[in-house]
Amino acid sequence: MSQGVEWALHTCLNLTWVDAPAPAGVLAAFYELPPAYLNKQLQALVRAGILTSVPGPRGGFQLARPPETISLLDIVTAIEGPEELLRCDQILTKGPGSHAGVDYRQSCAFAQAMRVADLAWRRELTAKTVADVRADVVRLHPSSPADTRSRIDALR
Amino acid sequence: MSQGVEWALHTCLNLTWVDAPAPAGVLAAFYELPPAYLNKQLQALVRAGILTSVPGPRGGFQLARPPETISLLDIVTAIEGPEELLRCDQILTKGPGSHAGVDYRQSCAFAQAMRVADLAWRRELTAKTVADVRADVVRLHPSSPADTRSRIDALR
DNA sequence: AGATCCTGGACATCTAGTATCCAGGAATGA
DNA sequence: TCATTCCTGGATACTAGATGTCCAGGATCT
Repeated sequence: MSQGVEWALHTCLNLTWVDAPAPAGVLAAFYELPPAYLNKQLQALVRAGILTSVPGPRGGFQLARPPETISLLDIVTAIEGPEELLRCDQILTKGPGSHAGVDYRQSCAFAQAMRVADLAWRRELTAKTVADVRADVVRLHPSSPADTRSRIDALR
Repeated sequence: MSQGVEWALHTCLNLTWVDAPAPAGVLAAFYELPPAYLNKQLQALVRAGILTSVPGPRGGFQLARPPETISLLDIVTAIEGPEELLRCDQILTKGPGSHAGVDYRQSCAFAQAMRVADLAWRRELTAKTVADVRADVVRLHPSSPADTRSRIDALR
């Protein structure tokens, strides 16, 4: 799974600590990431309705909605796309009794089993929101909110 | 996720219909797959203890154990390796308060959440065995056992 | 001995993820 | 109005991993 997901996850979390928009360069500097490339991931989050962007001075990115309404699956899907973990629908088109136009995701027993597992995975990621993770972080590292806020301000 | 998983899944299922070892070339011809490359995947299954290989004439690959004891996760892990779906433990080494040598998979709240989802996925794949899928196939396509057997014999 | 087939390494190719750069537009403040 | 800051989106290059091929060696069977 792509590295960009990890960046997007942590960046969304960082955005929960601040109120003003944060430029992509600041968010990248926080973890020493390549700014232009992180920017591309943030654009995907904007297209997905997770972030909003503000151009101009004092502009940047901010959360588009409350962290309680942003699930981890929202972020994963925004970066990785909606495809399933394992795509198992091609090989049977070459097997015996194959017919063009049939949806092999329906007739392949493996595809169905993999989809069950896929849905279990998505169910967990849907149940966990950015707000949940933020609460976990506060529990583990109580100084995190203030630390992150001041570090982002220092990078502006 | 790699295409080889799909090949391995279907090939293991095919091997449940026959008793004698089947050469890699025959198993590849069944789905019109590149023989040399499928062979590499089968070698991985052998190393994982899922298949056994027999050299020489009348040789080939066969299941190493009853299909009831082979889970879909066994096959996925043999091809893809044991890594988690999302590896989220690198970025925090660059963040504030980072220390070398610390296991960030323990301290990163996202890594923990992703692991929960990962385990849910693996739980489903562990619960489903090759024998289960074979039963599903028989239910959907009752002629499948005889069809597959005769087609493999025709390719020998 | 000869044929069949697995083993494992070396090698080539192709794709997707990673990363950079730049021209254009929008917002801010002087 | 003008300069500055910052997002947007396209073009481009690089890289790692997946995909695919080939071959020499060893094991097994007839």
